[in-house]
Parts: sequence; structure tokens; C-alpha cells
Amino acid sequence: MLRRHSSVGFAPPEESAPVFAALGDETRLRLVLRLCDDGPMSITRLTAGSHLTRQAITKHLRVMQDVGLVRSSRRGRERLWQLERKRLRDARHYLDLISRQWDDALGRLRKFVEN
Amino acid sequence: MLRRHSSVGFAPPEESAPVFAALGDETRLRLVLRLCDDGPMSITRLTAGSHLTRQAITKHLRVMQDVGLVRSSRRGRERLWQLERKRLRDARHYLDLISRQWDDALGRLRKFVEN
DNA sequence: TTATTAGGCAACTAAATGGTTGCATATCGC
DNA sequence: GCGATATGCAACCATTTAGTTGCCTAATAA
Repeated sequence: MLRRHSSVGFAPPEESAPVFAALGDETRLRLVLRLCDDGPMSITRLTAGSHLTRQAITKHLRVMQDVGLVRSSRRGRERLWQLERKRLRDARHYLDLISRQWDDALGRLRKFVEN
Repeated sequence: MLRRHSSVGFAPPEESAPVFAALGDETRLRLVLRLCDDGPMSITRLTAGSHLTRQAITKHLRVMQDVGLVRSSRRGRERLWQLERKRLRDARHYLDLISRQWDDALGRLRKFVEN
């Protein structure tokens, strides 16, 4: 079963790129780590310990929500945010495949590269 | 050996975010796949098969070069671009660690999450 | 019930980003 | 040498992005 060329097999660039873009901001990456370490959390709690405004944090959360990286649920007067398992796994998988495919290509093209 | 909080252990967000940002553009992600599949390639060759200008491609390559995702070398009148193994591996590793750390956190916090 | 606390919405700003066009320079093949 | 090819540089443009401030609504707690 030979996989030809750029067909990564599941997530095309136009679908994966936005997820990486969402991860490609320092503030958002910190938020991810935060949610990752300490579990679901409210905006205000996420804002505390950041030098940014609550509104800024809100915007970042919305960006990540739009690409499916986080999800939120109301609980009383606050809203709890948590990471979305699937999307992060997808992104990871994507890089995995690229790496693997690249290794294969390296084997095939060893005559051109020296590293 | 208990790893505390956000200390991922190697690449802090301020260093990793730009790499994800570089991957977070559809065109650039396609370029990565292209270079990955077919090995080192010149700008003109990368431009062919894209609806964009050569200059646009050049700019994208420079973005990726700035974060160390690609490297180039002159060969005669053309410049060959290739992927930089290390950076891509780093990014992948980063997501790996986040996922793993998250799984741990999930275990500890299973009382709060239901998914 | 009233002050406080958590959050949402909208307008605005500065800077970054993705793309273009035009022109200049270097190298290759004949 | 000369035309064609491959790239580099700079200016310019429109849109997006990251962040702010101000004000409004909803739930809590005293």
C-alpha cells in the first residue's frame, strides 16, 4: 500500500493550518498549557496571572474555540473553559505523519541531501 | 519524579509559538508538504503549481526560515530550499508533551470533567 | 435589595501579515 | 556577447490581528 505524494490521508492543509495558527500565539499557547495543567477554568481565573485584559483573553479563547481547540460551558455566572481532546490530537498526528513521510522521502533522496 | 505545572521541560511557549505560527498558514503548510515529498526544490519550481506569485512564495519561505523550519543553499543561479529536520521534530515533541501532560491532568481531575 | 462579581458586546487603534508590482542583478546556454 | 532564466529588493496596499476602553447584563452574597 504505497501512499502517493502529498495525500497525508486525513486532514488537508486548509483544515489543519488554522489549528496551527491558533497554537501559534504565545499567549494562546500559555492558555493551552494552563488549561492542560489545571483543568477547566473560568476566564477571570485565566486572566489573573496574565498581564493582559480579560477581554484579550476572551478573544484568544474565542479564536481557539473557532478552530475547535477549546470548548466552554456555563456554570452559574461563570463560564468554564476546557481543552478539546480531538483537535490537539489531530494536530499532533498531522506532524507525526509529515515527519514520517519526510523520513521516507529522505531515504529515497539520500543522494541529494547530506544532513 | 513529579513534573510541576507548566514546566514542559524544554521549549517554552515564547519559543514554540512562532514555529506553530509559521505552520499556521495554508500556503506554507502546502510548501512544507511539497518539500517533504519531493525534497529540496527551487523557488520557481515551488511557485509552479501555485496560484501565487514567486514573491509571495519567497516571503513564505523567509517566514519559515526565520523560525528555522527551512534552510536554503545557493546552487548556481538557483536556490534550493529544504526542510529543517530539528524544528519540525521539536514542534511535534511539544504537542506530544502537552497531550501526555493533559492525559495526566485528566486522570487527576476526572471528578470535574465528564468527557 | 443592593453592591459585587463574572461575563458579553462594540468601537477603536496600532501593528503585523499576505499579497502585489516594478525593477535590478546574476548566471546559464548558445 | 546576448537573450532567457532565477532570484533579490523595495514600495505599496488591504485585511487581519492583538489589544484596549467603555458600557451593559446576569448571577451571588450579605
